[in-house]
Amino acid sequence: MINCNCQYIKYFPCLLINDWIDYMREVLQNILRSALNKARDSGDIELSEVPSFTVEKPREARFGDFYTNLAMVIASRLTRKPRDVANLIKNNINGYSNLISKIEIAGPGFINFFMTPDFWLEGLRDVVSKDSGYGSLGIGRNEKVLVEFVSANPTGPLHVGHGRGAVIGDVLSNILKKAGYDVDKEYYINDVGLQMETLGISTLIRYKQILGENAEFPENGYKGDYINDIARDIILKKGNYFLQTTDKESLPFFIDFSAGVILNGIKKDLENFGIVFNRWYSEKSLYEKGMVDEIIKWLKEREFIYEKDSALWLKASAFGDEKDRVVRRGTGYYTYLASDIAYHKEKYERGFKKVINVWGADHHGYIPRIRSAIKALGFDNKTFSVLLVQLVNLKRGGEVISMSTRSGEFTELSHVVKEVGKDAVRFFCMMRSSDSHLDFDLNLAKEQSSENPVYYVQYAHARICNILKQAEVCKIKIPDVLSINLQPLKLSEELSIIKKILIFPELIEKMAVSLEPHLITHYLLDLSGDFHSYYNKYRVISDDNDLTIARLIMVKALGVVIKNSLNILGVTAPEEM
RNA sequence: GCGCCUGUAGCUCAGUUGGAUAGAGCAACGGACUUCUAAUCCGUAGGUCGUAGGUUCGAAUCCUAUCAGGCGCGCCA
Repeated sequence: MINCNCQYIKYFPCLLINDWIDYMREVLQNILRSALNKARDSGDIELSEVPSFTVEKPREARFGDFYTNLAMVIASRLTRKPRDVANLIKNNINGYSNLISKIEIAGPGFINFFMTPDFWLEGLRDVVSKDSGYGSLGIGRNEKVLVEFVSANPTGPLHVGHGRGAVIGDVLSNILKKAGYDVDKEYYINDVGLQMETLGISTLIRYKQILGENAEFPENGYKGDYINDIARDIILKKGNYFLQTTDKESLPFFIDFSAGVILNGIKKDLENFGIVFNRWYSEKSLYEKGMVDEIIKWLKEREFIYEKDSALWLKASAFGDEKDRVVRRGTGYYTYLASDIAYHKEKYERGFKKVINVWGADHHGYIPRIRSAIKALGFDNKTFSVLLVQLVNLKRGGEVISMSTRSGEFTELSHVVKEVGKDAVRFFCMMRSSDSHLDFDLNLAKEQSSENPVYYVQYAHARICNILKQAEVCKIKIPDVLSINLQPLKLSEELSIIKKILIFPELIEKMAVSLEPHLITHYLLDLSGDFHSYYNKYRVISDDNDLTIARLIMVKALGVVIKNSLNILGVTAPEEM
């Protein structure tokens, strides 16, 4: 509860308001409706019903804190000029002087609202008292959400491209958690099929070659050095035992062993990258539990699957895909689609209300297939979404490092993380919208300069911490947040910073709804820029005690938002640099 | 040929559920440390929003066509 003596208490009855701005938007909507009613009662406006209108934040500060298109929306129905209508509405808004400082009519007929500084200042108390809980929303209503990401085949180490998907999935999960969803993070392991066989053969051939046998390496085999390492490992453990067995007998061991080693490597790489999954879901287990057979049978019974040319086809074209898709080949082997259908059915059966997949953009052709399968299974396909992640161009000083197998060493995620650090890689991966290509320059990411956005943000945080430390050194006593006089914060820079701090919950909501996690880095850079500017121009700690305390609260709130944002990104918020 | 993504300042990109004079950062030039950290700040420039139509009070944003780049179109994953 707000139990201070502030005069705005009637507008903000309790701290259950998670989103200051959204709440204000509602208040303004109501004010506008009642103004409209008044105008109607006095006969100034004849209108049978109020059409829907918006109250939004303008892009630029000079257009006020909120604007509405109400006058423009109803003007055409009244066959009157929007600006005249706007004036009528404006004249019918009275008695909110403690909340609204100015109402302006501008442009084609926008009504712009300028809030009183006090309105914004009050929001600050909320930020500081909620601290790490600031920005947490209830919009998720604790609904279960599954975010599946990375899911790279265990046939080789992760490269930077996987890393980008990994960060996006991880940060998106954090955002959804912050928005109030119950989020599970999952990695789907493709541990059956042709690729696994190729992996096993690759290791087996290397094994033989190392032991001096004359064996030819397959054209499509995995050529990386790690295969040799695994082969040597097997020699250490089993000696030349597999020279006596047939390939067919040896293969299962080679597959399992290789995949196991590689998967462990992947797990370790991700752990070093700050990513922890709730579950590693094995494709193989779907087969072992008979779930694939079961769901194919189920779909067959409902005639969503038919047989043609000795193969089984999913009637995907009946559910929005451009053609039907094979789920079981003529050879009797299932395609990946078959197990994917079983997997997604299983996701829904585990109770997830939203199913989100983060995929490389090269898989986009696969989306309609899965979507149609989900429809065939009878689930609401609106609850299913795929976030496509475009390619990463790894560069060094402007030169593109190709991702070919030969230079594979340099593009491995673990090497890049080791070279430039977890924080920089994570931050860079989140700087672009997932559907644009990402240029990642190793030199830039390592640079400790103004060009490096990671340090820019972290430095802002460190500076804030230092100010707060300095205040302690100066023995400045900060009273209870609710009773502090915030009136001394009068500068336009201060108001601008405070407004941005108060936008944070809206940002969380926007990112959670539109699945655009990258916006968090833009927000951080914007906020940090404002702070650095302010820092250079004004002093927080001064002889003026009231001013000092008010500014300390603002800086503290700023620190809270920056830290909370960095936490979402999984980037450390250093207290000193 | 069909589908998806992208096209905005010299470079890298924001901005797209339609809103007002389209924004940052970098690169370039000049300035600011006796101050709570100069990993910072301040100042100066840059645009037919790929092109052409359409929808309307209003379009970078929506629609159509077209050009350019990337990706995908298998009984591969």
